[in-house]
This record gives sequence, structure tokens and C-alpha cells, in this order.
Amino acid sequence: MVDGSTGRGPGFRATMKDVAALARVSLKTVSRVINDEPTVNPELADRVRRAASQLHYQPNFGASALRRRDGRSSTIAVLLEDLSNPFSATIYRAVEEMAIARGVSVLGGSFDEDPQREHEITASMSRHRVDGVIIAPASRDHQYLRQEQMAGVPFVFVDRPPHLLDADTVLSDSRAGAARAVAHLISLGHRRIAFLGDLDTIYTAQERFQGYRDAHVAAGVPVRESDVARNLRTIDAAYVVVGRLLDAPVPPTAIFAGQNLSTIGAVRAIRERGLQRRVALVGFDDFLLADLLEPGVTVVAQNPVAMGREAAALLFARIDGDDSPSKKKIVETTFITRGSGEIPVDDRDNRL
Amino acid sequence: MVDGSTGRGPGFRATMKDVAALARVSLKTVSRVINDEPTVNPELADRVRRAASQLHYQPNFGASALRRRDGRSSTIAVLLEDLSNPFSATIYRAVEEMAIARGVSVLGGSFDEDPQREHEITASMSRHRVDGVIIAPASRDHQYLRQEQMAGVPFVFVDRPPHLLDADTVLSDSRAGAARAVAHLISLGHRRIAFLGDLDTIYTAQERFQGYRDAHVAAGVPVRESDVARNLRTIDAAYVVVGRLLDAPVPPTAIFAGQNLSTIGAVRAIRERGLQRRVALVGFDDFLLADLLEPGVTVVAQNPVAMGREAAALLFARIDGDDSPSKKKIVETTFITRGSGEIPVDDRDNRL
DNA sequence: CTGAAAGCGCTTACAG
DNA sequence: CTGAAAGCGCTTACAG
Repeated sequence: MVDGSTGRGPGFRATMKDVAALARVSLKTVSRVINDEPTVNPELADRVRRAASQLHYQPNFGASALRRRDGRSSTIAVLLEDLSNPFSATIYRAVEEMAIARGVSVLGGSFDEDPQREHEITASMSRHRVDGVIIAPASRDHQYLRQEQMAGVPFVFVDRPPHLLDADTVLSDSRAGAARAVAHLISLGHRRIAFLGDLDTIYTAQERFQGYRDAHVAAGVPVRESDVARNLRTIDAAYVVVGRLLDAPVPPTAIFAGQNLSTIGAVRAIRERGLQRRVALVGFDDFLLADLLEPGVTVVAQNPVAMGREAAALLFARIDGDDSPSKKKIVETTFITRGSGEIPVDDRDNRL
Repeated sequence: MVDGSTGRGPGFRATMKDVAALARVSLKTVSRVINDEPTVNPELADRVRRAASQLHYQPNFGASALRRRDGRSSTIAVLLEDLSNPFSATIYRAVEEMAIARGVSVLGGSFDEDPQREHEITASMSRHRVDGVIIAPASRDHQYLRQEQMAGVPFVFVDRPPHLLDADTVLSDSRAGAARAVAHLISLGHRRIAFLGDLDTIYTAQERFQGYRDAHVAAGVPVRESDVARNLRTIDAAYVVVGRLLDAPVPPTAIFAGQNLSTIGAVRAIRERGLQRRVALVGFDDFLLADLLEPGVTVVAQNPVAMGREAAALLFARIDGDDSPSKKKIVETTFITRGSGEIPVDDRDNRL
């Protein structure tokens, strides 16, 4: 079967057995060399390495994991809202960097705020026997992950906390960040500040609204329900709602947008009406080119690189055996003023 | 061993054997039910399903692949330049959608233009025995993938073609798209059009430069080497180079930027000098907010969704057994005028 | 329609 | 330091 040559025709893939035969050693010796066990005669090891290289041998992770004590697949899952959104993509990349340094591969998944899809993808990850999962859940009840956790798979929640499940968590300080931004607008005289919120089911949308309220309460400014828009997911949805608000008889004088897409929708609606120097705007989550718009867009910037790194560090610590109580990390936000948020109220507009 | 209850203490994970014992059938019958083989007594099948559900059984893909004839891991790899770049991320998402519809999971990887990293990641994918690979290579010689191909793993090249390897390919029509954009600038009277190119080693950078040259040749306008900048990877690099060009005694009157980051760098440098209504700019590859800048940025838009879908379709066809000769698909670009590219030459500037 | 035996490519546990 | 046997969780190939 072993002919000593390299070409074996289509479909051929060398196994340890083939390497062993070519190197004239036992299977077990090949296994020792491949796994860098030290107790191998250098000459034999060399023969094995040459044979492996000649046959283009690549060990089979799946087979190895099957028999291994720890059952490690050398794979983790990173399951986020939408990998094509810059926030998710940046977290993914930060995790990828730490994974690659450990020789671990990353299975990526996007939930698109669909709990059903979350259930399907996590089940699939279970069938792949991933070594751990970093997840920004779309669902609100995470008890179903309990079984997987009990089977020894660590979970780290990122951007959104677990519900009815105990697990490590990495969050932005959404509430404080939002409160600071809104307090800034209030300090410039604004009393009618519109709120653009994402889906009500999303933790961060709730937190950012709480921050918006906190700032109002602290300043003794009432929140007007008609200035609060929720369940805005897309640029277009925010664009339409902001247009409607601005066209009202007594429009808000400032806007606080709860995420990057709604900020962009707000910019479009404001610009279309030529109000970019009249209506103040602050967005949550930074975005590329925010500084090149006119005026530059003031934002509460998150730190997705730090979030991804932190989540990966927690996950790998668990994979390495850390069984301490679950941890919760808060990543600070940064308030970046660029102009759009520094427009004071125009007294002509402040009719309440 | 089987106690009929659900809780088994930490570390427990049900196997087919456990399910078989609980359902009082043989292992093989469980296997038949899990794999939806039709020849199972409905009553037995029901017992198996109930037992599987009670034990939270999830089949082990790795073990199944090991014994299976086809050896399928239900995993593909999508290896691109940088998953946090919108172009790569959009391709990734398009592939993910098609993969999820087939119950296939996606291992993602970013090469960052590092051939060494490409070698490591592709080797890792081989060890995971992925069923197929979609790749935008960083290296220039792809013979090393021959072994993997011969072992039956299909490769689809996206954005960049294979060198010294025969494989399916999906490309943008970079050369024609670039030529059209530059011809547009020439038609507006520009004779000094700077070119901002990515790394010379990158196929698309070469093609876009060829398109830039084609348009010059067709119009009988000479290309000035001093207007050609290469190996620009980042926003900052483009920003610095464009600044230098604009500050020269006789600056170019227009700029053609070869990718989205260099376009953004060019915008920064132009704006900083207040030249956004004087210097024309066209970019290759569209980007979010290009229409909200002032003036809006004219671009040659690619279609990464179509590219990802096409690549996935080709890959899954191969996985399903298509062994026809390799295919090459060209995805058209779209020229989108928004203002920055429609600035005619100012006669005062056209000193040659 | 159902099941007992063998084997996928590896590692474990053991013997020499 | 080296190797033969058993077994990980499944599917295949076969017998009933």
C-alpha cells in the first residue's frame, strides 16, 4: 500500500498508519512525534517527520478529539448579532487574534435578532463539540444552554447578559454612557431630546433608555413619551421616524440615537432638511467617517476590541480549567465631541 | 448507568449508546432515527426520539464524519483578507446565509495580507477536515493547496484568482471598472489624475492600475509616474500621500483611489485643505456614508453580496459532486456618481 | 424492519 | 524509549 512516493491519486489522504509504515515505526510512535511528546529517539522522530512531510500528513483533529481525554475540538464559536455590522465584526476579529495564538479555530455565526436562529446555531455548535462559546444572544431566556454548560462547555456573554443562566459576561457601560450624553445635551439647554431605541427586547436598548431617563430625572426635565421612538433597527426606520419628528409642529431640538445605524438614519433626515446646524445629535457607538461629516457626529464610543479581548480571555481561562464563580466585566465607553452634539438650543425652538 | 432521569451531574453528555439503552433498542436503530432513515417502525422511532430529547442528545458530528463514507464534517472555511473590513464581512455574511440553509457551519479566518498566516490557517482548516474552502489569498503561489484539492477538498477563489492552481474563481471586474472611472475624470478635462494603489502584490491593485492606464492610453493622455502611489494599505497612509501630492507645486487635479480605505484617507487630506470642491475624487469600492459627505463621493461599487453568493453556490455544487472544469465568474461593478467625481478641471489648475 | 460485529483515525492504558 | 491492544462515538456492511 505504501509505495514511498508522494502522489497517490485523487482522494488520497495520509493517515498516521501510512506515516508509520513509511517511517517503519509503530502508529504510537508517530502519535508521540505529532504530539511533541519528548520521549522519542531523535533519529526515529526525524524519520517520522520526514515521512509525514513526504505524505503531506495532516493530523485529523476530529479523530484525535474523539479519543482524547479532554475531547477538545480546538474550535470555539463566536455568535453575534450580525458579523457584517462593524461592532460585531470588530469583536469577532479581536477574538480571532487570541484564538489563532492558541491554535484554535473560530466558527462564526450571526443571529440577526432571531431567537429561533439562535437555537439552531447553538445546537449546531453543540454537535460540533466546540470547546467554548462567546455569545451575544438574541433570545431572552438562556436556560436552554444549561445542558451544554453542564457538559463542560463554557459560555461568555458579550454585549448582553445571560438571563436565567450563570455565565461570564462582558458588557459596555450603556446606561452611564447614555446618561452622560443626554446630560450633555441638557446642559446645552435642550429640553426636548428625542430618543431613538433599538428593539425593546434588546438589553442594551433598555439600558440606553434608562440612561436617557436617568439624565432627565437628575436634571428635573420631564421625558415626553412622544419624543421616544423604539424598535428602530435600520437606517431607514430611523430616517423615517426622525423625519416625522422634525416635521412636527413643535419638533425636538436634539436627538439621542441608541445605536450606529439609527444615528446614520438621523443624520440623513436632519441633513435633508438642512437642520444640521440647528438640531443637536449624539449617537451611541462610534462609526467610521463620523468625524468627516459636517458637523462631525458626537458619539458615545464603545470599545469592541477590548470587549472581544476580554471575552476571549475569560473563555480561554475557563477552557484551561478556571472554575471560579462567574465574572462580570464592564468596559467603559468614551464620550467623543465632534460638533453635532455641541449645538446649543436655539431659543426660538425651545417652546414647550 | 442509565437511570431514566435527565440530570447526570457535571460533565455528562449522552451518546447514542445512552439513548439506545433508554429507548430499549439497539445502537443502530438510534442511528437510523437520527439520520432520518425511513425504514424504522414508527413506534420505535418515537421511543428513540423521546429518549434522545430526554437526554438532550446531540449527535457528535466529528465521530459521525470519521466513520462516514463521504467523511463530511458539515463545515466550510471562509478565509478572507480581514473580516472586520466591510467588503470581507459582507462576503462572509452572504456565504453564511447559504451555508446555514444547508446545515453547514462556517470557520472564518483573516489573513491580513500575510502569506505566512495564510499557510497556517489553511493547514489548520485541513486538520479540521473542512468540506470546502472559499479563499481570498494573501500569497501569490497556491500550489501548496494542490494536496488538499487532490484529497477532495474544493476551493473557490474570491476577489483574487489562483496562481499555479486550477480552481473556481469569482472576481469583480476591477480593470473595466477602474477604466470607466478614470475615463470619466478625463472626460471632465482632468489630465493629472493621481492613482492610489494597494500593495503591488495584490491582484486587484494591479488590475485597477491597469484600468487606470487603459483609460489614459485610450484618451492619449500620458501617465505621470509621480502621480502614481502604490502600496497604500491604510487610511493614514493614503492621507499622508495625498497630502503630499496636494501640497506639491503643481498638484494633480483629480484622484482615483484604489480601495475604500485609501478613498477615506484621500477625503481627509482633501477636506483638511478645503479642496473638496476643487479636486475631483473617485474611489473603488463603495462605503457607508459616502453619500452623506459633502460632496458625496463618486465610486465604482462592487457587489460583495453577489460575490459571496456566487462563491458559495460554486462551492456547494463541488461539494455535491460537480466535477466539471473550473469556472470563472465575473461580477460587474456599478459606477455611482455623487458629486466628488463630477468636479471639472479648473483651468487655472491645468498647468502641465 | 432490526441488530451484532467491524472499523473510521486517533489516544489511552498498559506491557515490555 | 517503543509498541500491541482496546476504545472514543459513530456508520458501514452484513445477517437475520
